[in-house]
Amino acid sequence: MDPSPQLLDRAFFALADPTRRAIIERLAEGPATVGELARPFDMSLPAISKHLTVLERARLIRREREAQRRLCSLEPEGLRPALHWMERAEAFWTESLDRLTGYLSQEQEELSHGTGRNARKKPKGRRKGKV
Amino acid sequence: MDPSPQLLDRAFFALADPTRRAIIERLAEGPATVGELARPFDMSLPAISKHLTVLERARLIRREREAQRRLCSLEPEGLRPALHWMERAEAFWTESLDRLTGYLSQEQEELSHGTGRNARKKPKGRRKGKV
DNA sequence: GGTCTAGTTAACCGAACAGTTAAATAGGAG
DNA sequence: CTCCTATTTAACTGTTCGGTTAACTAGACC
Repeated sequence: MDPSPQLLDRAFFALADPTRRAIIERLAEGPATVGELARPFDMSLPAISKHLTVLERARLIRREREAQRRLCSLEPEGLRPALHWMERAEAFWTESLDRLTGYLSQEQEELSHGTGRNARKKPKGRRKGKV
Repeated sequence: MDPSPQLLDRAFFALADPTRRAIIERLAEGPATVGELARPFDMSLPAISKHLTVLERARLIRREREAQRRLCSLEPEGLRPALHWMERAEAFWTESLDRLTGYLSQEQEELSHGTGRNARKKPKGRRKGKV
């Protein structure tokens, strides 16, 4: 079900660079050649080519020959794995935050009651649940 | 509106590591100390501490002193910027893919109708590359 | 053939990363 | 105060990253 974690690594890694994100945004407007993609950036062609390789290995884009050019386009399902991970995480996140909120407001109450620093006497419910 | 791109860089970068993702997943079950977070990993404590620093600089988690321990918890809005970027990208993505699909089927139709209006160079050379 | 265009590969470099061990720090407990 | 626990900081190391320039490859065009 979960794709190979490496793919997730690569996808997130690929997205961690502003140039690569810009390339993706540009590609969302439609396929483009390497040269077209490179133009807006103040960077050598080989540098762009490397970025494309990173995106390609992350399965976010595809490059195919067309005459002497190479046409780059988004890989249809490319974003899915990463997006899926994030959405799942976000669900847990919110859930966790809800739990935490109860806990925080309790602490805040204690703080505003003038217990100075640390006042951390919350029942340390060490939950061990596995999901 | 868009958060500083650096934050996006850091968030995606932080998520690009399986250890860090695992830490986040674990943290989604509730706050934990550094030691607790470290236990499941076959890695030194300082290494985990560094990962936590990365997550913290990406605003994905928070660390706060509690006696001599440090309690780590998810940062409430942490995932938002990255998630938002991805969702926006995904929208364009699909849109782009739709356009592309339409274009392709249109071309195919024209081909089968034999109308010479396809200003396209030539059909794809069946390239035998690796996939 | 030669040349022009489009892009990649190779070799290199400094900076950042991911891990290590050893020492330092902060606070609780005896 | 001393010791113990929890964690960070420091210093070091090998690897990867992101960029460069120079050389190579692939195909179009004359």
